[in-house]
Amino acid sequence: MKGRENQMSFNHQQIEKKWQQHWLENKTFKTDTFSDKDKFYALDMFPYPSGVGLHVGHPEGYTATDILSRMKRMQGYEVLHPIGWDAFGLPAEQYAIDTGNSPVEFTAKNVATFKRQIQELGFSYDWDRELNTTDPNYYKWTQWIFIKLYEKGLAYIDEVAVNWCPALGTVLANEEVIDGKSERGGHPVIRKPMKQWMLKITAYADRLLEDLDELDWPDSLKEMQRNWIGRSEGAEVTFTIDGHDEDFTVFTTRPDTLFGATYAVLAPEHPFVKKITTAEQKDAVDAYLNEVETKSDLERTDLAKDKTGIFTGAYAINPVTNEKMPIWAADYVLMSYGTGAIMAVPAHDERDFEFAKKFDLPIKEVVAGGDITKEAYTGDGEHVNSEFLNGLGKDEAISKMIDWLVSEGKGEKKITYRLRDWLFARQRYWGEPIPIIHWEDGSMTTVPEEELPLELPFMSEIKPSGTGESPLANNSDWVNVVDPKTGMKGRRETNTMPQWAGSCWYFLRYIDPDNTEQLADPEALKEWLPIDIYIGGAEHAVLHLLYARFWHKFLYDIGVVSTKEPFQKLFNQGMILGEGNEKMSKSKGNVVNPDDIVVSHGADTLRLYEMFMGPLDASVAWSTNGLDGARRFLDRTWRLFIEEDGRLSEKVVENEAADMDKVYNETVKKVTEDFENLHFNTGISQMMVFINEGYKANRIPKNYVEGFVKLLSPVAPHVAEELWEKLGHTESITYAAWPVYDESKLVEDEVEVVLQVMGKVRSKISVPADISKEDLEKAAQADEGMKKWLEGKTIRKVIVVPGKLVNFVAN
RNA sequence: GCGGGUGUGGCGGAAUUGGCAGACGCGCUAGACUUAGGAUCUAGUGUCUUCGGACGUGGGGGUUCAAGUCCCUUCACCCGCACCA
Repeated sequence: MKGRENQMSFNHQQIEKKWQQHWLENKTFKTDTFSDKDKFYALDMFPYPSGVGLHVGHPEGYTATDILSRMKRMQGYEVLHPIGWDAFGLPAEQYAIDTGNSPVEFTAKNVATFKRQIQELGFSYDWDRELNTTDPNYYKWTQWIFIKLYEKGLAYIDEVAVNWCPALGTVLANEEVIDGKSERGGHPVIRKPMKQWMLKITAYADRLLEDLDELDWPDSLKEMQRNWIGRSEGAEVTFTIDGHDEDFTVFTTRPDTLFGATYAVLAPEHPFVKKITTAEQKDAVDAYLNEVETKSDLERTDLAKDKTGIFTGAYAINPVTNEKMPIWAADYVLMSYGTGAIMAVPAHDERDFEFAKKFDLPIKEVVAGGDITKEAYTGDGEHVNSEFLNGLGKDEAISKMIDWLVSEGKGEKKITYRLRDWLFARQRYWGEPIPIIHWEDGSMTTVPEEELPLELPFMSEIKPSGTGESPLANNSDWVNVVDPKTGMKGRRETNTMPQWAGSCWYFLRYIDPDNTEQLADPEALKEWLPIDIYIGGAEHAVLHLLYARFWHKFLYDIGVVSTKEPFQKLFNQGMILGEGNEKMSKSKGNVVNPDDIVVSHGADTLRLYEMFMGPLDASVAWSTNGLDGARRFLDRTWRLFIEEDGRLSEKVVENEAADMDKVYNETVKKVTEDFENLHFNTGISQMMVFINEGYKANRIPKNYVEGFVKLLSPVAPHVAEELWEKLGHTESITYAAWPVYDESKLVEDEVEVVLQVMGKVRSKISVPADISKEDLEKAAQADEGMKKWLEGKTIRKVIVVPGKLVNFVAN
């Protein structure tokens, strides 16, 4: 914006620099771990320090936690408000591969940029607790947690078909593959079996689900986690195969429909498919399996609107009817869910119905209530054609069938989860080395704890090994080890941990960042956990938050932490969109750089604007005019209190005047409550109301000015410090006592009451606040303005709401 | 398809238990001050109006003295999951 200089009432560049230096030099925001004060832990989702620097989206959540932190300090809390860097990750590795430079330098440079940008925004972090996940002193404990997981049997190696991305030379997790392409870079991904480290998060599925109930999180987010865990209750049923000695098991949530099972389906990858296929069907089945194998995930899921499958030639025996059911292989059944096999009940399952229609398989009704010639009926109803279940409803029939299966030894009650174990290995250099040694006799041990951290070796050249192993495999000095006691040779694990690892527990390390003996002092952890407020983007709704909860519960089980959950209250800030209401992106050219705003308008203005834009969880478009408006408010505030020559305005009076009593106390009340509830936009609007009133007033008591500056200080800390100094204070405003309001100043002697006829406002009168109902009604009836509305009408009823309104029902 | 959410002026958004719809900001209009104004200050700003008032919170219906708020129904958009048996 041009002309900025003309209207400036304070020099933001000068005062922001001044106070940032002051805070750093005095360590103003240093947290005393074991102070006697009540504790408040405000946590930001720490950033990945990318090469492009800070985005205007970052300061939104950071300002929110900073406001709370600053307010809580003033309210007498000991506040822990830290920041760090989630600095492992693919871009640094790609950079190293592309340029031959070290990811260490690249990362250090990016961190330096982020740190400068964050400091220029005036956040009240305790910089003595700054963390970096790539620091060996940090990842020593990430490795230590892995060893504990391994010791408890929660880390294991499995051969799984993984998403192999040839272009990145790495394996990706399911969640990192979008539409068959890598999330980063958009490269093609194919399936390839590989030995992988897995973490048994499924062992915690029930607890991860149950404990959600106690958390103060957005409902939508809790629901997302519930869906992700995907608990479903049902039964496993065993089917024998006609003419074979084998049997197979299916999972179903509707065991009550077993009488209606007319065929069975195995996932194409199911090991039995090849075993049971008859000679006549072999060619057709092989062709089908081949077709499925070459399909990408995209084709198998999204585009597979038309179901495909092939008859194996074999038959299963329905355990209740003893009838033969053809066994098909079809890719609408997933190997990764349940047992990879289903009993198909086309009459009462939409997918089975569609399949049965296409391949002309029998459809047998066992639950009354629908029209199975038209569509599958999945609702409740009376069971028919089901012998001992006839006449029962769904729930009764389910439990009776399970009883029958159990007594016949043909099945059991079973709970299945959609959640799968966590693929915890990446074929990358730039990650925490997994502290495992594979010995030549085939055994495997963890790296002894006293040897931790197992550091990443410096490598002058980082390139893919070509074998699918990480670039670490190229470093034989590091990879090959000899047991000093036995002389046995061994090879270090070349996989490293995924980027999620470091973020699973960083919030614990902030509490005791320099501890060399343990991950953190248990006494300190007890002081600070759980985290009072955790703010970040909704993109971490499932993965990061689920993984971190999993590790936290594990650490709870082994006695490291004393709470079951890490994040008591959590909030997702919305996105800041470009001016055209679209996502900001380089290609659209609508990216706003915080550095530019800090120069032109100042950090205080940016903070204020981002908080005033709308509710914290809403996604709102950036507006340059709105930004100007935020600055205008700070200018107006400044000019109200400070003369052009820099002295305090003569309007600011020392004596205990009653001027602005009501608006001041209202403002203290509303701002305090709104900030507490993260309603920053409305809190700020109340501060604007106060300033508007201030302009109308002839004088403003100095203690109200001081109170106002305190309210403003969490949002615009630099201007507030400067005003505080001008008000004659020599100490930082950081620990000045937060204002309290006087309830008695909020109530007025006279209140305005609305007079209605048939619910429409016709007049208003001013009456004493404590007027009785009867007197109020009389006063209303006597009101001049009401006469013409009540003339010639019969009053049928009068509703009197004291202090609010009188409504005449008259016609 | 399933789950969650949102619809209020030209725009971002406010509105305890149902009780004056549109706080606050942006934009816009007029005036003041000015060589000047994309600065500042003052006033105005939902729509229509015969200037009495009428209408107005995505659409339709209902409950109520009174509905943005409660109930039913419908539409649109956003987010998440997506053949999960």
